[in-house]
Amino acid sequence: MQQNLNLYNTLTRKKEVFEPLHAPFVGMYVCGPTVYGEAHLGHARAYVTFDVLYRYLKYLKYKVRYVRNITDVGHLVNDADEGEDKIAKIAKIQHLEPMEVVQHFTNRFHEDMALLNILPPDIEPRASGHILEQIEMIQEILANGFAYEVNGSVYFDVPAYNKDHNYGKLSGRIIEDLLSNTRETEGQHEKRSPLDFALWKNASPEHIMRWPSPWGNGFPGWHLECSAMSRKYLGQTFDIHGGGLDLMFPHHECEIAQSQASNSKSDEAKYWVHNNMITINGQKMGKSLGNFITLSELFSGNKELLEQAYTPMTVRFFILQAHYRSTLDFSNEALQAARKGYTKLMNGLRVLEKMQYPEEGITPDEKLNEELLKLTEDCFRGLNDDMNTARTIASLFNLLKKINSLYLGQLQISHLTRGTFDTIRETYNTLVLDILGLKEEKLGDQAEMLELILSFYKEAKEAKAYDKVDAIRADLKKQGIVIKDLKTGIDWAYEE
RNA sequence: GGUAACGUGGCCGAGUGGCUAGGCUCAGCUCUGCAAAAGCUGCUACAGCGGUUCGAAUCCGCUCGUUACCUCCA
Repeated sequence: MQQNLNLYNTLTRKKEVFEPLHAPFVGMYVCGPTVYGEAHLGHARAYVTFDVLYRYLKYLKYKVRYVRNITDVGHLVNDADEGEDKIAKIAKIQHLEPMEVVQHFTNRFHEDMALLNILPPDIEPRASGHILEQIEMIQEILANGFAYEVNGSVYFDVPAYNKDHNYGKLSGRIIEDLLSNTRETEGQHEKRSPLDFALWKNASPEHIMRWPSPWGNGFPGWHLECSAMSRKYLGQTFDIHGGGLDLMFPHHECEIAQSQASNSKSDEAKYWVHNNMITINGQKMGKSLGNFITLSELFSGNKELLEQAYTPMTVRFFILQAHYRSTLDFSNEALQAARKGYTKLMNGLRVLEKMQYPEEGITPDEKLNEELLKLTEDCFRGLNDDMNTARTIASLFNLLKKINSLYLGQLQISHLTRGTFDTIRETYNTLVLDILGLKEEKLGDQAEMLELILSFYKEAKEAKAYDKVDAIRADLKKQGIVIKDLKTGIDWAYEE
């Protein structure tokens, strides 16, 4: 089996074989949400993407430390330097403490993530809890000559940095181009260059969120928290830094600059991984465009754009059916199709559970075994090729066809070796449940009751009491269960 | 304006030089009391034009179209 994981590295613009810096340990940092609003479909895509990577790395037996932050300070509403703090703004409107806003949306975020079966990170640091580390990093950058203080604020000196370093190496920007295209924004009078960004901002009297620092009372710049916290928990250089494509510039570019300019002197991460955006009617979904769909709207169907509610697993499957570096277009049709595909995959789990390897009469068919084993390998091939979950799912469907054929007796289980049979079952279960992170959404402990109903159904069927048969079918259908009359007996499946 | 990316069949969405993507939809068949489920079969593709090549959806050029980033965003 091809067991080399290849990842596309934004920093080198190539797919590279993943090799940890200090195997078997892997450090992964993903930019978390700014908790000033409900999580939306775009958040789901980012965190599902890195959840699969996290799960897969663990499956590959790496000891992973996954850090995903909560941004609760420093993220400003407008142009990087003069805007209002996003959280403070909501707090003011709702007459709440900023930390109440933070706590509320952090809780909501966790709820949504749990519904999507996204594993919690190993460490979830908050920016406001790491002011000291951020101040320390600023002091290093100042001491190294890549920052300057003005009126209680500290700015990163991009031109000075760019003399010996390459500001723009991640996003492919050229500093001259950036300079010629910079917009005039307020507050630039303090900055020597429009490209400079804030490391520390002096807090105006009405600014509520403030901390003491060597430069007076203020608050840290947005880009700094990720550099400071990733260094604290993962070291100066770690393996994977992830986030949405929209964070590549300026956020991640600034992170690299900060880490290079501090005593870390590194690009932070060896592999920079970016997921693409969700679009709606071909246009990017985003806060600034106001066309985003929150997860709770999606789960409740409570929005004009939505024809119906979609379950968390439908959403997860929808996301996984595209490659993470492609844009993914939202539509009701696509979600509905995802629902059916997801259900089909779930029914496969149940079929596998029911199948048993026969005790005797084994007559292995070499060609068939080979064919089926190849199908199981294909499933991993997609994953290893830059986490192509779309290909993995396609391969799983190919495998599922064979599983269903075996179940129906169109293919004979006795023609498989024990090893092939076990490999099929293990591959399917592991990929669907553990790595893709899909799970059954219905039933649970009602399975026994269902068995009872099915036994009544069988009796009625044998007595040719078709009225009763149809009635049972109709009732179960209301519960999203369809009855299957097989030659070998009676079974059920989720309605697709 | 600068810099990138993309354009695949009714819809979504993989695929980067020759080998079936896959899902959904639609039609037919098998099975069935009738269905459903499942299996099998079929259907309409690679924006356009030109080039490289024995051979291109895949490489190159041009044209058209769409989008993203350059300002907060996953």
